[in-house]
Amino acid sequence: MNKKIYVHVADDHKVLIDGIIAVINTDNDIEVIAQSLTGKQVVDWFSNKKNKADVLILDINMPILDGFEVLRHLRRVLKMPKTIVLSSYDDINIVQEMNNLGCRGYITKSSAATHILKAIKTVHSGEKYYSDDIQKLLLNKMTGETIPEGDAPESYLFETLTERELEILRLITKQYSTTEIADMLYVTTSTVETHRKSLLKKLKLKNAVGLAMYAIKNNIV
Amino acid sequence: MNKKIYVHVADDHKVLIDGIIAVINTDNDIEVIAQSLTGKQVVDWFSNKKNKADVLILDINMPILDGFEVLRHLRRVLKMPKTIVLSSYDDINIVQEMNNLGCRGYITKSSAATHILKAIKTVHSGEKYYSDDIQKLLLNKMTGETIPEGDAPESYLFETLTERELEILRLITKQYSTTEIADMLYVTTSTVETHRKSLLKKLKLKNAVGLAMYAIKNNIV
DNA sequence: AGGCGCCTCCCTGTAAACCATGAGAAAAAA
DNA sequence: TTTTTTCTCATGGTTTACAGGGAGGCGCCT
Repeated sequence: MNKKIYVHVADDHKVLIDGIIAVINTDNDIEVIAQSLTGKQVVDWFSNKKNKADVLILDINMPILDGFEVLRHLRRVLKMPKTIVLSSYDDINIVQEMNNLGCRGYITKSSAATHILKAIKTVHSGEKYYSDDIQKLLLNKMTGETIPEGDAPESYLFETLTERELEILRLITKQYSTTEIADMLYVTTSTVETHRKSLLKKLKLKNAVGLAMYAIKNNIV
Repeated sequence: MNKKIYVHVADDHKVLIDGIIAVINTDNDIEVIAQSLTGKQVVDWFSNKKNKADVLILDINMPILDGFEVLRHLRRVLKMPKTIVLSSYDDINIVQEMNNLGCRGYITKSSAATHILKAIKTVHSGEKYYSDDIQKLLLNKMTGETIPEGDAPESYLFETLTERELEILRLITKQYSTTEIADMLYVTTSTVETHRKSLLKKLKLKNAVGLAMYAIKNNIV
Protein backbone atom coordinates (compact mmCIF):
# COMPACT_ATOMS: atom_id res chain seq x y z
CA MET A 1 0.00 0.00 0.00
CA ASN A 2 1.59 3.20 -1.13
CA LYS A 3 1.26 6.36 0.80
CA LYS A 4 -0.27 9.21 -1.12
CA ILE A 5 1.90 11.92 -2.58
CA TYR A 6 0.92 15.27 -1.14
CA VAL A 7 1.26 18.26 -3.40
CA HIS A 8 1.26 22.01 -2.97
CA VAL A 9 0.29 23.98 -6.09
CA ALA A 10 1.36 27.60 -6.53
CA ASP A 11 0.22 29.80 -9.38
CA ASP A 12 -1.29 33.25 -9.48
CA HIS A 13 -4.03 32.04 -11.79
CA LYS A 14 -6.76 30.39 -9.80
CA VAL A 15 -8.21 28.92 -12.94
CA LEU A 16 -5.01 27.07 -13.61
CA ILE A 17 -4.79 25.81 -10.05
CA ASP A 18 -8.34 24.53 -10.17
CA GLY A 19 -7.63 22.87 -13.46
CA ILE A 20 -4.55 21.15 -12.15
CA ILE A 21 -6.43 19.97 -9.11
CA ALA A 22 -9.14 18.55 -11.31
CA VAL A 23 -6.53 16.67 -13.29
CA ILE A 24 -4.72 15.45 -10.20
CA ASN A 25 -7.97 14.26 -8.70
CA THR A 26 -8.19 11.71 -11.47
CA ASP A 27 -5.15 10.02 -9.95
CA ASN A 28 -5.63 8.21 -6.67
CA ASP A 29 -1.97 8.27 -5.69
CA ILE A 30 -1.71 12.04 -5.54
CA GLU A 31 -3.53 14.63 -3.54
CA VAL A 32 -3.38 18.41 -3.49
CA ILE A 33 -3.29 19.54 0.12
CA ALA A 34 -2.52 23.20 -0.37
CA GLN A 35 -2.44 25.96 -2.91
CA SER A 36 -0.97 29.44 -3.11
CA LEU A 37 -1.65 32.46 -5.26
CA THR A 38 1.51 34.32 -4.33
CA GLY A 39 5.06 33.40 -3.58
CA LYS A 40 4.74 34.72 -0.10
CA GLN A 41 1.89 32.36 0.59
CA VAL A 42 4.11 29.48 -0.43
CA VAL A 43 6.90 30.48 1.90
CA ASP A 44 4.54 31.18 4.74
CA TRP A 45 2.86 27.83 4.30
CA PHE A 46 6.10 25.91 4.38
CA SER A 47 7.29 27.98 7.30
CA ASN A 48 4.60 26.44 9.42
CA LYS A 49 6.06 23.17 10.63
CA LYS A 50 2.66 21.58 10.78
CA ASN A 51 2.48 21.81 7.01
CA LYS A 52 4.17 19.21 4.91
CA ALA A 53 4.09 18.55 1.20
CA ASP A 54 6.09 16.06 -0.81
CA VAL A 55 6.04 18.01 -4.02
CA LEU A 56 5.70 21.68 -4.83
CA ILE A 57 4.42 22.77 -8.22
CA LEU A 58 5.67 26.27 -8.69
CA ASP A 59 4.88 28.98 -11.20
CA ILE A 60 7.53 31.58 -11.91
CA ASN A 61 5.35 34.59 -12.50
CA MET A 62 3.75 35.32 -9.20
CA PRO A 63 3.09 38.52 -7.31
CA ILE A 64 4.81 39.41 -4.05
CA LEU A 65 7.50 36.79 -4.46
CA ASP A 66 8.28 35.16 -7.77
CA GLY A 67 9.35 31.59 -8.26
CA PHE A 68 13.06 32.38 -8.10
CA GLU A 69 12.76 34.04 -4.78
CA VAL A 70 10.55 31.35 -3.39
CA LEU A 71 13.17 28.73 -4.15
CA ARG A 72 15.95 30.84 -2.71
CA HIS A 73 14.03 31.21 0.47
CA LEU A 74 12.92 27.63 0.81
CA ARG A 75 16.43 26.49 0.19
CA ARG A 76 18.01 28.92 2.57
CA VAL A 77 15.78 28.63 5.54
CA LEU A 78 13.57 25.63 5.16
CA LYS A 79 13.81 22.10 4.03
CA MET A 80 13.19 22.01 0.32
CA PRO A 81 10.18 20.18 -1.00
CA LYS A 82 10.77 18.40 -4.29
CA THR A 83 9.90 21.17 -6.68
CA ILE A 84 8.56 21.15 -10.21
CA VAL A 85 8.64 24.47 -11.97
CA LEU A 86 5.60 25.10 -14.13
CA SER A 87 6.32 28.01 -16.39
CA SER A 88 5.36 29.49 -19.69
CA TYR A 89 8.98 30.24 -20.47
CA ASP A 90 11.03 27.83 -22.49
CA ASP A 91 14.24 29.71 -21.90
CA ILE A 92 17.32 27.64 -21.23
CA ASN A 93 18.78 30.24 -18.92
CA ILE A 94 15.73 30.20 -16.74
CA VAL A 95 15.75 26.42 -16.63
CA GLN A 96 19.35 26.40 -15.52
CA GLU A 97 18.81 29.10 -12.97
CA MET A 98 15.95 27.16 -11.45
CA ASN A 99 18.02 24.04 -11.55
CA ASN A 100 20.79 25.74 -9.62
CA LEU A 101 18.23 26.76 -7.07
CA GLY A 102 17.43 23.14 -6.48
CA CYS A 103 14.31 22.38 -8.46
CA ARG A 104 13.80 18.81 -9.59
CA GLY A 105 11.67 19.25 -12.65
CA TYR A 106 10.59 21.78 -15.19
CA ILE A 107 7.55 21.62 -17.42
CA THR A 108 6.14 24.30 -19.64
CA LYS A 109 2.53 25.26 -19.71
CA SER A 110 2.33 24.04 -23.25
CA SER A 111 2.70 20.49 -22.01
CA ALA A 112 -0.27 18.21 -21.69
CA ALA A 113 -1.69 18.19 -18.20
CA THR A 114 -1.11 14.48 -17.79
CA HIS A 115 2.60 15.21 -17.83
CA ILE A 116 2.13 16.84 -14.49
CA LEU A 117 1.06 13.53 -13.01
CA LYS A 118 4.09 11.83 -14.44
CA ALA A 119 6.35 14.64 -13.29
CA ILE A 120 5.03 14.47 -9.76
CA LYS A 121 5.63 10.75 -9.50
CA THR A 122 9.04 11.02 -11.09
CA VAL A 123 10.44 13.72 -8.85
CA HIS A 124 8.85 12.09 -5.83
CA SER A 125 10.80 8.95 -6.60
CA GLY A 126 13.97 11.00 -6.53
CA GLU A 127 14.55 11.43 -10.23
CA LYS A 128 14.38 14.57 -12.26
CA TYR A 129 11.73 15.38 -14.84
CA TYR A 130 11.81 17.73 -17.78
CA SER A 131 9.12 18.09 -20.38
CA ASP A 132 9.93 17.32 -24.00
CA ASP A 133 10.44 20.86 -25.16
CA ILE A 134 12.79 21.56 -22.29
CA GLN A 135 14.75 18.40 -23.02
CA LYS A 136 15.22 19.64 -26.57
CA LEU A 137 16.58 22.90 -25.27
CA LEU A 138 19.00 21.09 -23.02
CA LEU A 139 20.15 18.94 -25.91
CA ASN A 140 20.79 21.95 -28.10
CA LYS A 141 22.75 23.49 -25.35
CA MET A 142 24.89 20.37 -25.03
CA THR A 143 25.58 19.99 -28.71
CA GLY A 144 26.96 23.46 -28.78
CA GLU A 145 24.40 24.87 -31.16
CA THR A 146 24.01 27.71 -28.80
CA ILE A 147 22.49 30.84 -30.10
CA PRO A 148 23.47 33.46 -27.60
CA GLU A 149 20.84 35.89 -28.87
CA GLY A 150 19.47 37.43 -25.73
CA ASP A 151 22.51 38.02 -23.65
CA ALA A 152 24.12 41.31 -24.33
CA PRO A 153 27.74 41.82 -23.45
CA GLU A 154 26.96 42.17 -19.83
CA SER A 155 28.66 44.94 -18.07
CA TYR A 156 31.62 43.72 -16.14
CA LEU A 157 30.29 44.91 -12.86
CA PHE A 158 27.41 42.52 -13.10
CA GLU A 159 29.26 39.52 -11.82
CA THR A 160 30.40 41.22 -8.68
CA LEU A 161 26.84 41.26 -7.41
CA THR A 162 25.96 38.60 -4.90
CA GLU A 163 22.88 36.46 -5.13
CA ARG A 164 21.17 38.33 -2.38
CA GLU A 165 21.93 41.64 -3.97
CA LEU A 166 20.46 40.46 -7.24
CA GLU A 167 17.39 39.28 -5.44
CA ILE A 168 16.86 42.63 -3.83
CA LEU A 169 17.61 44.41 -7.06
CA ARG A 170 14.81 42.49 -8.73
CA LEU A 171 12.39 43.45 -6.02
CA ILE A 172 13.38 47.08 -6.23
CA THR A 173 12.57 47.08 -9.92
CA LYS A 174 9.13 45.83 -9.02
CA GLN A 175 8.60 49.08 -7.14
CA TYR A 176 8.61 47.55 -3.72
CA SER A 177 9.78 49.72 -0.86
CA THR A 178 12.46 48.74 1.59
CA THR A 179 9.88 47.84 4.19
CA GLU A 180 7.96 45.66 1.81
CA ILE A 181 11.08 43.88 0.65
CA ALA A 182 12.14 43.30 4.23
CA ASP A 183 8.80 41.71 5.01
CA MET A 184 9.00 39.47 1.98
CA LEU A 185 12.47 38.23 2.68
CA TYR A 186 11.96 37.95 6.40
CA VAL A 187 14.82 40.26 7.28
CA THR A 188 14.92 43.71 8.80
CA THR A 189 14.85 46.95 6.88
CA SER A 190 18.42 47.56 7.96
CA THR A 191 19.54 44.55 6.02
CA VAL A 192 17.73 45.57 2.90
CA GLU A 193 19.19 49.05 3.19
CA THR A 194 22.65 47.60 3.53
CA HIS A 195 22.24 45.58 0.38
CA ARG A 196 20.81 48.54 -1.45
CA LYS A 197 23.77 50.60 -0.39
CA SER A 198 26.29 48.09 -1.64
CA LEU A 199 24.42 47.93 -4.90
CA LEU A 200 24.65 51.68 -5.32
CA LYS A 201 28.28 51.66 -4.37
CA LYS A 202 29.31 48.71 -6.50
CA LEU A 203 27.52 49.94 -9.57
CA LYS A 204 28.39 53.57 -8.95
CA LEU A 205 24.80 54.58 -9.25
CA LYS A 206 23.00 57.41 -7.62
CA ASN A 207 19.65 56.07 -6.56
CA ALA A 208 17.00 53.41 -7.03
CA VAL A 209 16.16 54.75 -10.46
CA GLY A 210 19.69 54.01 -11.55
CA LEU A 211 19.33 50.50 -10.21
CA ALA A 212 16.20 50.01 -12.26
CA MET A 213 17.89 51.24 -15.42
CA TYR A 214 20.88 49.05 -14.76
CA ALA A 215 18.70 46.02 -14.15
CA ILE A 216 16.88 46.42 -17.42
CA LYS A 217 19.95 47.09 -19.49
CA ASN A 218 21.62 43.98 -18.09
CA ASN A 219 18.63 41.74 -18.50
CA ILE A 220 18.31 41.15 -14.83
CA VAL A 221 14.64 41.82 -15.20
CA MET B 1 -33.98 16.71 -21.84
CA ASN B 2 -31.59 19.55 -22.43
CA LYS B 3 -29.17 19.50 -25.25
CA LYS B 4 -25.57 19.72 -24.25
CA ILE B 5 -23.62 22.92 -24.59
CA TYR B 6 -20.67 22.40 -26.91
CA VAL B 7 -17.57 24.39 -26.16
CA HIS B 8 -14.39 25.24 -28.00
CA VAL B 9 -11.43 26.12 -25.75
CA ALA B 10 -8.54 28.22 -27.06
CA ASP B 11 -5.39 28.94 -25.08
CA ASP B 12 -1.74 28.57 -25.92
CA HIS B 13 -1.14 26.73 -22.66
CA LYS B 14 -2.07 23.12 -23.05
CA VAL B 15 -1.97 22.66 -19.32
CA LEU B 16 -4.66 25.25 -18.88
CA ILE B 17 -6.82 23.72 -21.58
CA ASP B 18 -6.52 20.29 -20.03
CA GLY B 19 -7.38 21.75 -16.67
CA ILE B 20 -10.45 23.49 -17.99
CA ILE B 21 -11.56 20.32 -19.72
CA ALA B 22 -11.16 18.41 -16.49
CA VAL B 23 -13.31 20.97 -14.72
CA ILE B 24 -15.92 21.04 -17.46
CA ASN B 25 -16.10 17.26 -17.42
CA THR B 26 -17.53 17.47 -13.94
CA ASP B 27 -20.60 19.09 -15.45
CA ASN B 28 -22.87 16.91 -17.52
CA ASP B 29 -24.50 19.75 -19.40
CA ILE B 30 -21.32 20.94 -21.05
CA GLU B 31 -18.85 19.27 -23.33
CA VAL B 32 -15.61 20.38 -24.90
CA ILE B 33 -15.62 19.36 -28.54
CA ALA B 34 -12.57 21.22 -29.73
CA GLN B 35 -9.49 23.02 -28.59
CA SER B 36 -6.94 25.35 -30.14
CA LEU B 37 -3.45 26.40 -29.21
CA THR B 38 -3.26 29.33 -31.61
CA GLY B 39 -5.64 31.94 -32.90
CA LYS B 40 -5.28 30.59 -36.38
CA GLN B 41 -6.48 27.19 -35.29
CA VAL B 42 -9.60 28.80 -33.89
CA VAL B 43 -10.41 30.61 -37.10
CA ASP B 44 -9.64 27.58 -39.22
CA TRP B 45 -11.85 25.39 -37.09
CA PHE B 46 -14.81 27.71 -37.29
CA SER B 47 -14.22 28.17 -41.01
CA ASN B 48 -15.13 24.57 -41.55
CA LYS B 49 -18.89 24.51 -41.73
CA LYS B 50 -19.05 21.02 -40.33
CA ASN B 51 -17.74 22.38 -37.04
CA LYS B 52 -20.13 23.99 -34.64
CA ALA B 53 -19.66 25.18 -31.08
CA ASP B 54 -22.09 27.05 -28.90
CA VAL B 55 -19.49 28.77 -26.81
CA LEU B 56 -15.89 29.79 -27.43
CA ILE B 57 -13.53 30.28 -24.53
CA LEU B 58 -10.80 32.51 -25.82
CA ASP B 59 -7.45 33.53 -24.44
CA ILE B 60 -5.98 36.85 -25.55
CA ASN B 61 -2.31 35.96 -25.60
CA MET B 62 -1.95 33.47 -28.37
CA PRO B 63 0.60 32.98 -31.08
CA ILE B 64 -0.11 33.51 -34.78
CA LEU B 65 -3.37 35.32 -34.15
CA ASP B 66 -4.21 36.86 -30.82
CA GLY B 67 -7.65 37.03 -29.26
CA PHE B 68 -8.44 40.42 -30.72
CA GLU B 69 -7.76 39.31 -34.24
CA VAL B 70 -9.67 36.11 -33.79
CA LEU B 71 -12.77 38.00 -32.78
CA ARG B 72 -12.36 40.47 -35.62
CA HIS B 73 -12.16 37.65 -38.06
CA LEU B 74 -14.98 35.54 -36.67
CA ARG B 75 -17.25 38.53 -36.60
CA ARG B 76 -16.43 39.68 -40.06
CA VAL B 77 -16.49 36.47 -41.99
CA LEU B 78 -18.22 33.89 -39.89
CA LYS B 79 -21.12 33.59 -37.57
CA MET B 80 -19.93 34.46 -34.13
CA PRO B 81 -20.01 31.84 -31.42
CA LYS B 82 -20.91 33.16 -28.01
CA THR B 83 -17.51 34.08 -26.75
CA ILE B 84 -16.04 34.27 -23.27
CA VAL B 85 -12.67 35.93 -23.02
CA LEU B 86 -10.37 34.26 -20.54
CA SER B 87 -7.47 36.55 -19.86
CA SER B 88 -4.91 37.38 -17.25
CA TYR B 89 -5.43 41.08 -17.83
CA ASP B 90 -7.77 43.01 -15.64
CA ASP B 91 -7.58 46.12 -17.73
CA ILE B 92 -10.74 48.03 -18.38
CA ASN B 93 -9.61 49.12 -21.82
CA ILE B 94 -9.09 45.57 -22.94
CA VAL B 95 -12.44 44.53 -21.56
CA GLN B 96 -14.17 47.26 -23.49
CA GLU B 97 -12.26 46.51 -26.65
CA MET B 98 -13.26 42.88 -26.48
CA ASN B 99 -16.80 43.91 -25.73
CA ASN B 100 -16.88 46.04 -28.84
CA LEU B 101 -15.70 43.07 -30.79
CA GLY B 102 -18.75 41.16 -29.68
CA CYS B 103 -17.66 38.98 -26.81
CA ARG B 104 -20.33 38.01 -24.30
CA GLY B 105 -18.29 37.47 -21.19
CA TYR B 106 -14.94 38.18 -19.66
CA ILE B 107 -13.31 36.31 -16.81
CA THR B 108 -9.81 36.65 -15.49
CA LYS B 109 -7.53 33.76 -14.83
CA SER B 110 -7.56 34.64 -11.18
CA SER B 111 -11.18 33.53 -10.98
CA ALA B 112 -12.13 30.17 -9.58
CA ALA B 113 -12.54 27.57 -12.28
CA THR B 114 -16.16 26.91 -11.37
CA HIS B 115 -16.92 30.40 -12.63
CA ILE B 116 -16.21 29.11 -16.07
CA LEU B 117 -19.11 26.70 -15.83
CA LYS B 118 -21.40 29.46 -14.72
CA ALA B 119 -20.08 31.75 -17.42
CA ILE B 120 -20.69 29.17 -20.11
CA LYS B 121 -24.27 28.59 -19.06
CA THR B 122 -24.92 32.28 -18.67
CA VAL B 123 -23.70 33.38 -22.08
CA HIS B 124 -25.33 30.38 -23.68
CA SER B 125 -28.66 31.53 -22.30
CA GLY B 126 -28.09 34.86 -24.00
CA GLU B 127 -26.94 36.92 -21.06
CA LYS B 128 -23.55 38.42 -20.45
CA TYR B 129 -21.12 37.30 -17.80
CA TYR B 130 -18.29 39.15 -16.13
CA SER B 131 -16.20 37.88 -13.26
CA ASP B 132 -16.23 39.78 -9.99
CA ASP B 133 -12.99 41.64 -10.48
CA ILE B 134 -14.07 42.81 -13.92
CA GLN B 135 -17.41 43.94 -12.58
CA LYS B 136 -15.56 46.05 -10.05
CA LEU B 137 -13.54 47.62 -12.81
CA LEU B 138 -16.68 48.42 -14.75
CA LEU B 139 -18.25 49.97 -11.67
CA ASN B 140 -15.22 52.10 -11.00
CA LYS B 141 -15.26 53.23 -14.58
CA MET B 142 -18.87 54.28 -14.23
CA THR B 143 -18.42 56.10 -11.00
CA GLY B 144 -15.27 57.72 -12.22
CA GLU B 145 -13.19 56.40 -9.36
CA THR B 146 -9.79 55.50 -10.63
CA ILE B 147 -8.64 51.96 -10.13
CA PRO B 148 -6.01 51.58 -7.46
CA GLU B 149 -2.94 49.39 -7.80
CA GLY B 150 -2.54 46.22 -9.68
CA ASP B 151 -2.14 46.78 -13.34
CA ALA B 152 1.02 47.32 -15.23
CA PRO B 153 1.65 50.49 -17.13
CA GLU B 154 -0.21 50.13 -20.39
CA SER B 155 1.33 51.71 -23.38
CA TYR B 156 -1.71 53.54 -24.59
CA LEU B 157 -1.48 55.85 -21.65
CA PHE B 158 1.71 57.08 -23.14
CA GLU B 159 0.06 59.64 -25.37
CA THR B 160 -1.69 61.33 -22.51
CA LEU B 161 1.59 62.58 -21.14
CA THR B 162 2.31 66.20 -21.81
CA GLU B 163 5.58 67.44 -23.20
CA ARG B 164 6.69 68.83 -19.90
CA GLU B 165 5.91 65.58 -18.18
CA LEU B 166 7.91 63.66 -20.75
CA GLU B 167 10.80 66.04 -20.30
CA ILE B 168 10.83 65.51 -16.57
CA LEU B 169 10.38 61.79 -16.98
CA ARG B 170 13.53 61.66 -19.09
CA LEU B 171 15.48 63.57 -16.50
CA ILE B 172 14.26 61.29 -13.75
CA THR B 173 15.55 58.30 -15.64
CA LYS B 174 18.94 59.99 -15.71
CA GLN B 175 18.95 59.77 -11.93
CA TYR B 176 18.55 63.46 -11.37
CA SER B 177 16.86 64.50 -8.16
CA THR B 178 13.93 66.85 -7.99
CA THR B 179 16.18 69.70 -6.94
CA GLU B 180 18.57 69.12 -9.82
CA ILE B 181 15.75 68.94 -12.33
CA ALA B 182 14.26 72.13 -10.98
CA ASP B 183 17.57 73.92 -11.43
CA MET B 184 17.94 72.65 -14.97
CA LEU B 185 14.49 73.73 -16.03
CA TYR B 186 14.52 77.00 -14.11
CA VAL B 187 11.42 76.18 -12.14
CA THR B 188 10.87 75.48 -8.46
CA THR B 189 11.01 72.06 -6.89
CA SER B 190 7.28 72.33 -6.28
CA THR B 191 6.66 72.35 -9.99
CA VAL B 192 8.79 69.35 -10.60
CA GLU B 193 7.06 67.52 -7.79
CA THR B 194 3.70 68.34 -9.27
CA HIS B 195 4.73 66.90 -12.61
CA ARG B 196 6.16 63.86 -10.96
CA LYS B 197 2.93 63.36 -9.10
CA SER B 198 0.82 63.53 -12.22
CA LEU B 199 3.15 61.08 -13.89
CA LEU B 200 2.69 58.60 -11.08
CA LYS B 201 -1.03 59.13 -11.08
CA LYS B 202 -1.51 58.93 -14.82
CA LEU B 203 0.59 55.83 -15.21
CA LYS B 204 -0.61 54.24 -12.00
CA LEU B 205 2.89 53.74 -10.78
CA LYS B 206 4.22 53.66 -7.29
CA ASN B 207 7.50 55.51 -7.40
CA ALA B 208 10.36 56.79 -9.53
CA VAL B 209 11.56 53.26 -10.13
CA GLY B 210 8.28 52.50 -11.81
CA LEU B 211 8.70 55.61 -13.94
CA ALA B 212 12.11 54.43 -15.03
CA MET B 213 10.81 50.99 -15.96
CA TYR B 214 7.93 52.54 -17.84
CA ALA B 215 10.20 54.88 -19.72
CA ILE B 216 12.44 52.10 -20.90
CA LYS B 217 9.65 49.78 -21.89
CA ASN B 218 8.03 52.53 -23.92
CA ASN B 219 11.22 53.67 -25.56
CA ILE B 220 11.06 57.09 -24.04
CA VAL B 221 14.70 56.72 -23.18
C1' DA C 1 -16.91 85.28 -22.35
C1' DG C 2 -16.44 81.03 -20.27
C1' DG C 3 -14.41 76.51 -20.23
C1' DC C 4 -10.48 73.54 -20.58
C1' DG C 5 -5.82 71.85 -20.40
C1' DC C 6 -1.29 72.85 -19.18
C1' DC C 7 2.22 74.90 -16.43
C1' DT C 8 3.39 77.05 -12.52
C1' DC C 9 3.77 77.39 -7.31
C1' DC C 10 2.68 76.64 -2.40
C1' DC C 11 1.34 74.09 2.11
C1' DT C 12 1.27 70.19 5.48
C1' DG C 13 2.54 65.94 6.75
C1' DT C 14 4.35 61.09 6.61
C1' DA C 15 7.20 57.71 4.68
C1' DA C 16 11.15 56.38 2.60
C1' DA C 17 15.66 56.96 0.75
C1' DC C 18 20.29 58.05 1.48
C1' DC C 19 24.79 58.66 4.32
C1' DA C 20 28.33 56.94 7.60
C1' DT C 21 29.89 53.53 10.54
C1' DG C 22 30.42 49.50 13.10
C1' DA C 23 29.93 44.73 14.05
C1' DG C 24 28.47 39.71 14.91
C1' DA C 25 27.45 35.17 12.64
C1' DA C 26 27.36 32.07 9.07
C1' DA C 27 28.94 30.31 4.82
C1' DA C 28 32.33 29.75 1.28
C1' DA C 29 37.01 29.70 -0.10
C1' DA C 30 41.88 29.35 0.90
C1' DT D 1 41.53 25.35 10.00
C1' DT D 2 42.12 29.96 9.17
C1' DT D 3 40.70 33.69 6.15
C1' DT D 4 37.45 36.14 3.47
C1' DT D 5 33.08 37.01 1.75
C1' DT D 6 28.43 37.44 2.46
C1' DC D 7 24.52 38.23 5.08
C1' DT D 8 22.72 40.04 8.90
C1' DC D 9 21.39 44.08 12.12
C1' DA D 10 22.01 48.39 14.50
C1' DT D 11 22.38 53.76 15.61
C1' DG D 12 21.59 58.28 14.28
C1' DG D 13 21.25 61.73 11.27
C1' DT D 14 19.99 64.37 6.74
C1' DT D 15 17.66 64.64 2.60
C1' DT D 16 14.28 63.43 -0.66
C1' DA D 17 10.06 61.28 -2.25
C1' DC D 18 5.25 60.73 -1.95
C1' DA D 19 0.25 62.01 -0.74
C1' DG D 20 -3.34 65.35 -0.99
C1' DG D 21 -4.86 69.35 -0.95
C1' DG D 22 -5.41 74.42 -3.16
C1' DA D 23 -4.52 78.14 -6.45
C1' DG D 24 -3.25 81.68 -10.08
C1' DG D 25 -1.84 82.64 -14.98
C1' DC D 26 -1.87 81.56 -19.81
C1' DG D 27 -3.21 80.08 -24.29
C1' DC D 28 -6.71 77.80 -26.99
C1' DC D 29 -11.28 76.81 -28.51
C1' DT D 30 -16.19 77.30 -29.13
